[in-house]
Amino acid sequence: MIQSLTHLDREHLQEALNRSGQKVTTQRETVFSVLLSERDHPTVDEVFNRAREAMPGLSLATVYNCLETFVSCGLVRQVNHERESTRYCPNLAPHAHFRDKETGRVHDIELPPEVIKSLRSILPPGFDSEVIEISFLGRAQGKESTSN
Amino acid sequence: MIQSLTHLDREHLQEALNRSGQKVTTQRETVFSVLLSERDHPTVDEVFNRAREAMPGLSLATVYNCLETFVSCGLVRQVNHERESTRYCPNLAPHAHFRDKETGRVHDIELPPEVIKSLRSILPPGFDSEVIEISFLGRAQGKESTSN
DNA sequence: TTGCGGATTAGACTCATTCTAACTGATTGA
DNA sequence: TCAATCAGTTAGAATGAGTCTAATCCGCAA
Ligand SMILES: [Mn+2]
Ligand SMILES: [Mn+2]
Ligand SMILES: [Zn+2]
Ligand SMILES: [Zn+2]
Repeated sequence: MIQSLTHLDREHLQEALNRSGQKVTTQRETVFSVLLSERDHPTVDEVFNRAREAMPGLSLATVYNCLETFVSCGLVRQVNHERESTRYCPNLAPHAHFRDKETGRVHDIELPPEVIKSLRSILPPGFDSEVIEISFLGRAQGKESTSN
Repeated sequence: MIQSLTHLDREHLQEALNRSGQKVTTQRETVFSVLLSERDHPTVDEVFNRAREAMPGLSLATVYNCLETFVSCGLVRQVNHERESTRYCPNLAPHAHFRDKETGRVHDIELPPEVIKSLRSILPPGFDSEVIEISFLGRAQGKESTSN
């Protein structure tokens, strides 16, 4: 079930879109609310199928467009694992991803600042990095996905 | 220029292939020597083009097959960055990858055991990880690629 | 020699993603 | 009120890395 956006989330969306000169549309609200409703790192197709329940006429192209828009205004991160379909994550806190081999589920792993520092410290002089991506592959026992 | 395999590298190849019940072929030797000649994380197409110089009849399908074989016997790692073409790396030491935004070049970054430990330590109880992938995106000044 | 089984090969196919070009609908301002 | 404008949406075509298929090839052992 897709919840509609809370007042705060709607403001967050509006603020980020306005900041990059883009408009709030019902499609964008719907797609964004899908991402917030179940924080399980859905693929484009999963987002599409969930969003269609609330908005039957929505097209796949628009889902691609919305997600690309959100990424470009920093509302959402793309998550890639090997060459599988790209997944989307609305968690803006620094975090790593843990991919469960059995279930395929992707979990957020909080990334403390000191670990980030320790990672930056392995870069030789002359290397300057803006983005660090960390992903674990393994098994997670009996964890349920974090719903919103 | 593709160098042919040293005695040691040929043994390494043979040993790994035999261990998983597969045969040494001239195609596999050629593809493997391409990977060792220039350790710049080439894509399949780059491997194909380099290997064809030494072996003109070689097919793209075989390059895919060889690389898959090497990955499955642990001779080589796949390296993915977002949704770009997969790259291949024969460096078996634990290391992260640094992707230069300007040049697209991929550099190996040594990964000290204590950093690996610090990463594992952020996993909540119940999460058990076999593989950790770390990739940096940024700029590297005036570094040449590591040739062999 | 001959037969077997793994390896190689060309080309067809898949499918996530990108591109294109037509359409929609809100906004503006004459 | 009406028409122009223009970002956004849409269906469907195109792209391209990777996979699959089915026909040879070839080294080895009986
Ligand atoms: Mn990634
Ligand atoms: Mn990767
Ligand atoms: Zn996440
Ligand atoms: Zn590497």
